[in-house]
Amino acid sequence: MRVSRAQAEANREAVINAASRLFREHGFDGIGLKDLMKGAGLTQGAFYKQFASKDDLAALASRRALESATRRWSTAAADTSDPLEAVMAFYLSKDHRGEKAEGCPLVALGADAARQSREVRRPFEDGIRAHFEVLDELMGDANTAGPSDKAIAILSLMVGAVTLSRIIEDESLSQGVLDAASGEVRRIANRDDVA
Amino acid sequence: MRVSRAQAEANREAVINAASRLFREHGFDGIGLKDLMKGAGLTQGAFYKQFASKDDLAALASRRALESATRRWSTAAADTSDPLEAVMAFYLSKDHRGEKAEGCPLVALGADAARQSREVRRPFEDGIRAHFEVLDELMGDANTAGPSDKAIAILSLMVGAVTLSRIIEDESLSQGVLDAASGEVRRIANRDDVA
DNA sequence: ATTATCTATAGATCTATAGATAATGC
DNA sequence: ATTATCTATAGATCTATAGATAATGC
Repeated sequence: MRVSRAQAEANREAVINAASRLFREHGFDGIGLKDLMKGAGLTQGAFYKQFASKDDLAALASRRALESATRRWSTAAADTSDPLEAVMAFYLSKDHRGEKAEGCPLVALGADAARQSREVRRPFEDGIRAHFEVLDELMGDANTAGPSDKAIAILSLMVGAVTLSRIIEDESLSQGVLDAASGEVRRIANRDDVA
Repeated sequence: MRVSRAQAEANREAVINAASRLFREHGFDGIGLKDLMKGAGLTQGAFYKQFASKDDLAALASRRALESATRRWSTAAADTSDPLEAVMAFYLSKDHRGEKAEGCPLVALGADAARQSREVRRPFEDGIRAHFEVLDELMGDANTAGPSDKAIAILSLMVGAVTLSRIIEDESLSQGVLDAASGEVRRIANRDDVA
């Protein structure tokens, strides 16, 4: 039953990856250790050799989800003449509205995160800062003093819009929220003043 | 042990009110029937004479929370020369950031709501529409065709900003998010074009 | 010899139900 | 007689631990 160190490490990574999807899909309190382990093809008993507690896994899975989300923004922004438009194209899309498990963890777990331990909130805070940096870079507002008001407003608007659009059953209103957000993000980005 | 019909109705209301606070504080999956009933000074056994299921209470408590939130917006907007400023003054404040149990349910439970039954999501959708209407009225954009893009953008921005500010531990950044959102809401509202 | 994973289980808690009790409402 | 609430409990599930097993790593 024992596996090699390399396999054990691979298993650990698989659990973190599965958890990063499953927590987004069901919330931190909406899924148990048994199903989290099953998501990686393991049983519950193997859990505590790999992780200190459920909270420990929640922190690791959150970090992974936020790093993946930041990378997605960077990737979308790279190799395009209009990086902000590219980010909006996926973030404020119907697809992203539907893909809770793989989508932005700030939307899927943002409210949950505010109730979790400091260890879980930390990766969220780091992830938010990283998103601000990507936004400021693609807008050419590279700033050492911290995020610009524009970047803050754009991320807030995008997170809020996807949150609302996921709740709304009425398809045309749900889509209308995403579209209104797109228009407003463009206006914010194109403003000349340095807020 | 039996109480009068009037008392039973008062107890039911007390449970809904307590649940509306407790769900916001702990999430739908973060608190059980025993503690929900205790919040109204009752025991778990009385639950099913009053409610069909936990989901039923979640729907009723959500409706109450969203009606209360809408009323708070209306009240803040009434009797002031600058209603939007008045709404922002409480919504984007440090106090509101801290009061999860009494604060905006769209922030506290928005992500949770997207995972709940249709019965729970419905009051959220109704509440979102009501918020749009308050915003359009106070901006003088009364529109029968549905919410304006401005109202959609402002609510999305405010919900997203409070969500992010609740996660962020760093006080100056957390406050910076609320302030940046305030500035941007003002700009959106003062735009002349009809988006 | 060590150890990653397995099955099994402890003890707590969860939703929901059952039956007793005592006060209401007819 | 009815019924709102109580205590008690069923049965499932939760986090965490214990001990067995079988393969790795020295």
